[in-house]
Amino acid sequence: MSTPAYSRLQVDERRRQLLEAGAALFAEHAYEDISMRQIAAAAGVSKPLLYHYFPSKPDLFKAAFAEAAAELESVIEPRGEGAPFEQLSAALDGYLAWIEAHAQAWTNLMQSAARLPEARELVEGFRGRTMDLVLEELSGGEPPRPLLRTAVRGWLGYLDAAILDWTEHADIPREKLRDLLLAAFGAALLTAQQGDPEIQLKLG
Amino acid sequence: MSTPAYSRLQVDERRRQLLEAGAALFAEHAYEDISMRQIAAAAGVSKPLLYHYFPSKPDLFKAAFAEAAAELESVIEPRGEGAPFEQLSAALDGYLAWIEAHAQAWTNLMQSAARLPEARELVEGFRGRTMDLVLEELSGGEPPRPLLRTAVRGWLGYLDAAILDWTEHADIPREKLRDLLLAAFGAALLTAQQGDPEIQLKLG
DNA sequence: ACTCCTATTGACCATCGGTTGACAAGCTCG
DNA sequence: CGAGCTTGTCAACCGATGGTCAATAGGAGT
Repeated sequence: MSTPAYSRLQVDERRRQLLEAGAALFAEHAYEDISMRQIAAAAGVSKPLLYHYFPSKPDLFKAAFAEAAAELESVIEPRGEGAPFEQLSAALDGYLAWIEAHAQAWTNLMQSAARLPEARELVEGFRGRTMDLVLEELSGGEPPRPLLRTAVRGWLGYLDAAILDWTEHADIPREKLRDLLLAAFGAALLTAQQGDPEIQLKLG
Repeated sequence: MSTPAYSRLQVDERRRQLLEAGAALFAEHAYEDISMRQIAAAAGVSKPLLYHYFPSKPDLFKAAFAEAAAELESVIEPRGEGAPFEQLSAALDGYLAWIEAHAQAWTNLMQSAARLPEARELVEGFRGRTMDLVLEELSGGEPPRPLLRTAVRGWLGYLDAAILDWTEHADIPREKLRDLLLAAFGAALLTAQQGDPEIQLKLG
């Protein structure tokens, strides 16, 4: 006699649906410009239900980006083949390709990163692992010389800024940008060594 | 017979007091962690009065940082004496000294910058003027080659990241860091030129 | 057809930024 | 002394936010 007031789904289905609704909105708008009410409404569901599946807004955000983050991380992962420089080149290629494909989401993530602890965690965790990877490769176990650490950290900042500029202007082919980033990496190491001769570089 | 229920101040005095209360709190905490109610309370004043002097929270924020921003900007301003490299060196020195003295406030500003349009305006305006200054010096009027523009933008990212690392670890003398940043600047230009031979560098 | 579990909801809370209007206290000038 | 302008308080309100809770209704199992 009456159409059901709502449809009842399996837990996994519903969770997945809410996750995707959240991911879609978070990818398009800044974190604080999206309210939990909006997400719930977009999924055609009440707010308490959304909270039932994701206990807080940061939780939802985290979950929504977890897959993408894992995907991106796997793209960066060194394959273990070829010279270190080749590996870096390949990783950068993957990184840039991923960003080119998810430009909007990437921009919003970077934008949300500064304020939201969860996003910060994501971005800084990623950055931290990248730094460890690079410094490990360069210093081989020993704690890195401060100037080298700062230079590598600086280069990562160079990365983000240059990539942001690239996505904004879109007037440089990807390979060209990759080469610039690679060259900048080498240059960053050299300038660090120039300031602290004790730094030993294990790659040409 | 009774102590006055409140003290009555001149408009300028009151404004100044509220401004300083706001600046103090904004320098210590993140923007969104401070409410207008708290600021009013900290100044020993009612919320409507605070709104009477500053019509919105962003307005107060903007006003609170306007002086500091102007001060910082004047420190950066090229003095017009000496070789460009010397000027850059002096500007970096001033920049680093300022940050060393206002570390906490600087960190919070950078952190607030991502979300709050007014803070973004401040930071990006500053960055934009710096870029224009540098690119003007380098390209002399003509629109800059994309690769050069990206490299300079990247270097500014290097700046921020390296300085952040520096304030976190505090294990590098200021002059050493300045030299690293200077060297990185030169290197950034060279790598850009290496990727686009049409780039002409007007400084050695 | 009935039970029962749980997926789902409407109503609620405190707090936020911001506004309104009425009224009190202080200063100045006649 | 008293009028009137300025500077301030207070309490209540708005629409929004993130988050919570008890009650309800969908639908599978019997």
